[in-house]
This record gives sequence, structure tokens and C-alpha cells, in this order.
Amino acid sequence: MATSSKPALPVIRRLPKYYRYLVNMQQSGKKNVSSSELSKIMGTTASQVRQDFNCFGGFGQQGIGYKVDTLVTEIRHLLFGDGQPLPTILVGAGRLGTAVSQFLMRDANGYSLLAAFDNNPQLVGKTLNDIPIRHVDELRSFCSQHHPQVAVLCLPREGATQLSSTLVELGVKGFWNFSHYDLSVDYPQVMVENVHLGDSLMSLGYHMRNL
Amino acid sequence: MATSSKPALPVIRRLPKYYRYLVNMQQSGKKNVSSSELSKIMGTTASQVRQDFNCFGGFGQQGIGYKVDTLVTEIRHLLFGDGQPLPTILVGAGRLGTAVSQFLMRDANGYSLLAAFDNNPQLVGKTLNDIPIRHVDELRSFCSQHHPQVAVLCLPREGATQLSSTLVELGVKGFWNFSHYDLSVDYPQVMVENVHLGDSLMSLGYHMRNL
DNA sequence: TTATCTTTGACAAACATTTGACAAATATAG
DNA sequence: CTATATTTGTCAAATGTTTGTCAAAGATAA
Repeated sequence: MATSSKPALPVIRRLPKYYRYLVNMQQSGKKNVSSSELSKIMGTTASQVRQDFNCFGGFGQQGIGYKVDTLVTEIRHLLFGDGQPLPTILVGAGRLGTAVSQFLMRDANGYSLLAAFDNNPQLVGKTLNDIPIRHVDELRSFCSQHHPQVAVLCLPREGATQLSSTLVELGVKGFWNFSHYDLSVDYPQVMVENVHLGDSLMSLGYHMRNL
Repeated sequence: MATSSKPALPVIRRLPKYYRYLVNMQQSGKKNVSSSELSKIMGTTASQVRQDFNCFGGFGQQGIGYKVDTLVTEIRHLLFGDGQPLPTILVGAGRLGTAVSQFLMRDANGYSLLAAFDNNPQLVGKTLNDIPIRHVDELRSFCSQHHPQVAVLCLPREGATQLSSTLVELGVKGFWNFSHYDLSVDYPQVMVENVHLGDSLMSLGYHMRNL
């Protein structure tokens, strides 16, 4: 019955994984799921599943388990809010940017890609899955007009630091950063998610060589 | 003085980040660094830095700090072993595969990309930064001959499960998996690093909407 | 040399997370 | 209707991680 203390970070990091599995279940027509069943798929304990769901108010039923639909709805609401997609821009339309934009448009929920920017004249004018690639010089005027809330950074390290300050000034509230460095912004209300492919790869290397 | 109990997972996950910053310092000519200095850059406490380094045997000097060179060498050895790069193949040479292969070759240490595979006839025969793209049918014979240890999976979810079993049989010991599902292999000596861009993006969304 | 400053390594205390246990609630079978 | 099976929500115990503290070691300055 809705214990409602704000959830710990580890819980939040598990939400997307719950969500993925629950959507699968929903698609395959499964109606109910018990904590122990979910725990087996997730590779954790039933206790943890119950405790996690309780952070958001327990929507389970004793004797039955959890309704898959309810869980999906609740977690989706936590992750994507009211369903209004966050207006997003991509900066850097090279190979990585291209792949990421495709991912954003085809596989991700909750974001709408408005435009892409690059400083390479060869790319400017082309399109990326129907999104036009503009020159970075247009960034200021575009943002003033369209107020994107999220910026995806797929550009070399050098440009990124300065650019991020500019974007914060222009109202960007979240960064998905693929540049090879730790972006950190001093403004408290701005969120940064640094994606370090290299770190992930190094971890793999460590584990392969030390086990 | 080498306390040597095997390091906890959180410590290992921090190693790549230490490594990045330390290599930067090395390149800019910095010789020594104290735990408090590092902690500021890393966004943690000096205590944690000291404790982390002590997991591998403390190579610091009281009154001075740590030698940057020593740290880089030690951590590099932990992450990359003796420096022998791990022979690696890429399966799936679409946009994501292209971007990842570029990353592997340009920005990552410790891996050497031997070949790429795809089942799209339009891609087979082309090259990816000098690496030829072969048809997946050639996978078995190629692996029998070249014994890759790591497979990077950049293909749709459907193919990945079955493929991974095949690859394990063929001697692959580590997977860097970009398919949108959790690859888990039942063989205990095989490591899997699942990269979920979606999870990272969902976390960003959660934090943006709940703060 | 001596006093002072910096900094590590070690340990314990504080804090966070995960797990196990069980009462209460619902369903199911007899 | 009663007894038995499940299964949640909650709490406390167990485990894991981070932080603060301090003696000892080396550096630096007088």
C-alpha cells in the first residue's frame, strides 16, 4: 500500500530491464506474473523484485502476483512521464551519430528527434532518416525557435565542452553524451548521461583476462 | 603493501575511468598525483581512491602521492593483460556495426578486429575501414581457422541467440552485445557485456522528469 | 637537525543494498 | 466450508560499499 519513499538509484537502474521483460510478456499475452517468476528471468531474487515494486507503491495481489499490464503502465509512466516525447536534437552526424539517430527513431520511446547538426559541409543538407542535417551555425537560431530539451552529443571531445554550455544557455535540460570524456555540467537542473563504450569494453577485457 | 584480496565489482567498474584520467595526466606530463586531487576530478572521495588502489597493492608514497606512470602501467595491465590484443570479430555490419567497428579500431585498446560478417548480400564484399565484410555462412570456417576470442554482436535480436551458441562452440570467450536483449550464455567461462543504449536513455528520461 | 606539512595505508564506523523470514491475503482443491 | 497452496508487503538481519580518522612515513623549510 504505497510506502512511497523515493526509490534508490539501483532500483531506478533496474527499471528499464523490468520494462523490457514486462513488455515482452505483455506482447505474448501473459496477464500475471509473480515476483519469483520475474526474479528468475531477471537473474535476481524474488525479494528484490517485491521490494523494488514497493518503492512505487505495491500493485501486487497476494495469492496472484502482479498484473503485467499494471506494471507496464506504472513503469512506463515513471520512465516516460505522461507520454509527451522529449524534443531532441542530435549534434554530430558521423557514423556514430547516424547509428544513434536510427536507434532513437526506430527503437526508443519517449523522444522525438527534431534535427541533426554537423560542421562537416559534406554532410550538411543531407538527411538522416528524414531528418535534415543542418550546419552547427544554425544551432542557436534553431534552439531559440524549437526549444529542444535533450541533446545527443556524437562529436569529438574537443567541441563538446563548449557546445554543452551553449546548449544549456539555450534551454537544453538533458544530455546523452557519446563523446569520449565525462561531460559534467554545473547547472543543477541539467542531467547528463555519459555513455562510455570504451569503459564497457574495458570491463569485458578485465573479466575475460581475470577469470 | 599488496593487501591483495580480489577487488569488488564497483572498484573494477571504476578502473576504466581512472585509466582515462590518468592517461590524460600522463600525456600532459604530470608525474605525481595525490588521492585528493584524483578524487576531485573523479567526483568521489580521496578515501575511496586510496582504498581502490589498495585492492591491487598500494603503489603510493606517503608525502608524495602516486606516480602517474606506475598507476597507468598497473591499471593497463589489469585491463589489457600483457598487451596481446584479443582477436575479435564483428557480426552485423549495419550502421551500428559500422560505428562500433570504427570505435574498436580508432579508439579502443586491447582488441584487434579480424573480420566482419553480415547476411545482407549488398554489404558482403565491401570493406569496413580495411576489414572485409564476409557472409555469415563463412563464420564457421573462419573461426575454425582464426580462433577469434571476442565477438561483437550488432545484429537484430532474432539472430543473436542462436548465433551466440554457435560462436561459443567455435571458441569465442567473450561477447560485446549490442542486440536489444540480454544475452546470457550458460557456459561459465564465457563473459558477456550487454550494452543497452535504451536503458541508458530511459534512465536519462527518468531523471529529467523526476527532478 | 628539528619542526611542520603532506599524504598514504589501515581500520572502524556509517551508510546502503540485498536477502531471508513470516504474517496476512487471496486463490484453489477437497 | 475448511484446509492447503501461493504470493504479497514488511521488517529485520546479513552483506556490501563508502567514508572518516589517525598513526606512520616521507618531504620541505628553517
